[in-house]
Amino acid sequence: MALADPSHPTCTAARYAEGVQGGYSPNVPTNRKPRVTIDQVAQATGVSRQTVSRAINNKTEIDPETRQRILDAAQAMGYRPSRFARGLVRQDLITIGLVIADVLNPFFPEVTAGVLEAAERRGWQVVVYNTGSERRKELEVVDMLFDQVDAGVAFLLHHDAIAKATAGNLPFVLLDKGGRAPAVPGVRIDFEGGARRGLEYLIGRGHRRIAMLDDEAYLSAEAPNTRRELYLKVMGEHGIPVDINWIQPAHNSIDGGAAAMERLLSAHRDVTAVFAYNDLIAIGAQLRARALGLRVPEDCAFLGFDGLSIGELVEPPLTTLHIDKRRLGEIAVEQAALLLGGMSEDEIPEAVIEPQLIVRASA
Amino acid sequence: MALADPSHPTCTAARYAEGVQGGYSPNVPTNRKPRVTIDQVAQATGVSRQTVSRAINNKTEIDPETRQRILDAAQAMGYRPSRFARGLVRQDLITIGLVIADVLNPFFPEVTAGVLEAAERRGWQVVVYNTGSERRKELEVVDMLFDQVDAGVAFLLHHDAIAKATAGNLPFVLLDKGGRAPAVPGVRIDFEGGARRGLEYLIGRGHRRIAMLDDEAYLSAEAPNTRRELYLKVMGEHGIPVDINWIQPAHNSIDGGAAAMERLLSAHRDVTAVFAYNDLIAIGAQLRARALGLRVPEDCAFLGFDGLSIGELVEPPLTTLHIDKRRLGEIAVEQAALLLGGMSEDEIPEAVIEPQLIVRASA
DNA sequence: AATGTCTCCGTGAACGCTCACGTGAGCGGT
DNA sequence: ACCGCTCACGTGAGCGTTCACGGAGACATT
Repeated sequence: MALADPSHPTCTAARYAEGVQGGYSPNVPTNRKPRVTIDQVAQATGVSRQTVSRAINNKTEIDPETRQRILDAAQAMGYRPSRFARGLVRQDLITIGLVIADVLNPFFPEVTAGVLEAAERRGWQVVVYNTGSERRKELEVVDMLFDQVDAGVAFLLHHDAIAKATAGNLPFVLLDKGGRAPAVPGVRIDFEGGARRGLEYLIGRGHRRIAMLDDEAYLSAEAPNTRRELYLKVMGEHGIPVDINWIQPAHNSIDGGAAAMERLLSAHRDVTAVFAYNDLIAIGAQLRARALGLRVPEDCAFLGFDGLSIGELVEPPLTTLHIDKRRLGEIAVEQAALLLGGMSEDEIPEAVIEPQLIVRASA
Repeated sequence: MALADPSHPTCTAARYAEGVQGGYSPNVPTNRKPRVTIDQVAQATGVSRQTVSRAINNKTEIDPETRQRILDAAQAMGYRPSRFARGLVRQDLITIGLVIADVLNPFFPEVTAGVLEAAERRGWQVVVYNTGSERRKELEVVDMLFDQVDAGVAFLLHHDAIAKATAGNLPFVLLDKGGRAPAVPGVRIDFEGGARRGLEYLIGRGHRRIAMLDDEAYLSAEAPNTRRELYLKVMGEHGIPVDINWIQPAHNSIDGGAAAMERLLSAHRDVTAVFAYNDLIAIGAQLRARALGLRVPEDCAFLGFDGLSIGELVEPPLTTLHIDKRRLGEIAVEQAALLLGGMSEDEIPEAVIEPQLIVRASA
């Protein structure tokens, strides 16, 4: 039940080089051997830099025999061209930074897959950063980004991190810009449409006492919490009274969903449906509800958000609002490409991902 | 059921900037604006490079007023220091390459989490590459690695890719070196111990007709398939006759496991337990078995390998051999650090990860 | 008035590579 | 003997920074 929980209780004893463990000095750079340069190889083989360069880069205008001699020497001397020196002269090596909240949350690997694929098509490198949605980390990572990459594709929660990221001169694209940053290029996920479709589905099935399990991370962030507001809005539009205690904050994980569900049930056993912030929370909640003896969906229905594949594994399979996460990543890279190509931020076309209701069996 | 399957059937209609879609020219570099250099900023503000450098890098020996003036100008001009020029002069920026088979397979995000964390502790960057276990891609990625990073941490299946990777002068660490490359630094996962523990557990519970669902990727790779061999070995040691058709190749995914299980059942309905190559395959197999009316574990027991968190979601929760994947990633980075520190390959201490049997309910 | 000490700023060199040239040797054709 | 061409290789410059200096001016000290 610890899908997003790193400290898995059952994972123990990885024995690693018993006793020698201490041999790993955490941060001492030790005796870094100085770089072997192209000139050294040239000198050792009695040719010029340029000839070595030709050998290394598999170019023409070089005697095959000489090439082999140089290659052998380079290999023996431990020579490897410096990517910095190379990058300095050839301007076509592009690296983008992908900033995500948590690799362990299955949402992000899917986005990453899209980004990786789109980047590979262009021959770009992708460096990945994890923030854990912590404000401090987000700010830190944004700083790194400016130094290390040519463009940023990021999932950022905290508005000051977003502000910092977009203030600089770095081409920057937001994954899920969620209404909060209209001027910034990025992809918008239409939560409004999604939440509306989902809730109206529940309401249409006769549900009135619909609880909401919200992501607690949004409480600390100063971002507008659209999913929660939308819940209140849609419920209001249908004239359904909402008990404010139906809304429970949950940690963004399966365990978090379970805990929140337990809190909810202890106070409001009478809810007939749960609308969760995302699938992870929904799954945890549903699992816990079943463990506590509730039948799903008869006693309580569950509706998730994100459309994670793992929603198909639980019993009953989770009904959810599916987001095409892979496409999300791809579009973000496409936008980054436009930015890199010289397009100004406000010329970037609007990108919207529309969540689709997938009715499985939990609601 | 498509956890490792990118083309999710239910994911449709992501409308993106209707009609404008064509605006994204796939690979045309368009009019890339030339880089603004430090000298241009210097000239524009009437100071020298060095003073601009001081302003940008927040150093002393500069009038606060001048600094602000420069900073403003730099911002306005769209100046951003070149990471290449910087890296060339300061030798302390390290980037490692992480090569994995498939981000969508939950095994790898966990490894990635460990790598990311360990790298961050050292202030290293991590660029991620996906191979899909394809030979062509693996070879391609290894080539990239040489150009782009200071050290490689990789999961490689094909022995020629491994050979290529270790032949060069790049510090290189194998995630799961699985016996096949004794000289290469890397982490060994003790499959023998794990498989033995798992199989003996099954045998101890009275199972005799134990099938094996193997990863088909190993059939094309020329790597020794240890899990399969171990299965034969351990069964042999216990004097249990094995029908060779009990071994079914499966695509490394939930769907693959399901399909393989169906094939297995059509030929050998009498098996009482299934030992899967990994959890993904085990989950798919178990799901399909239940869908076909079998009771788990009464009619057929299931044993996985990897200890994925999602194994806890299925019904009944999957019994498995848990691998501490996060630690795996961490150790690999530690080894890379040693290599980078100048330690020779054969001085790297042996690293072994010991799979732990987690008995849940499927076996 | 001469000397010392700050503070602020500039200059040359170096980092390791590739690109656009230049060069000399060898060879065939006229 | 001359020209022209090809092949193999070398030279100078430049990519955009930072580092180790050096130096001018302001101000206080002797």
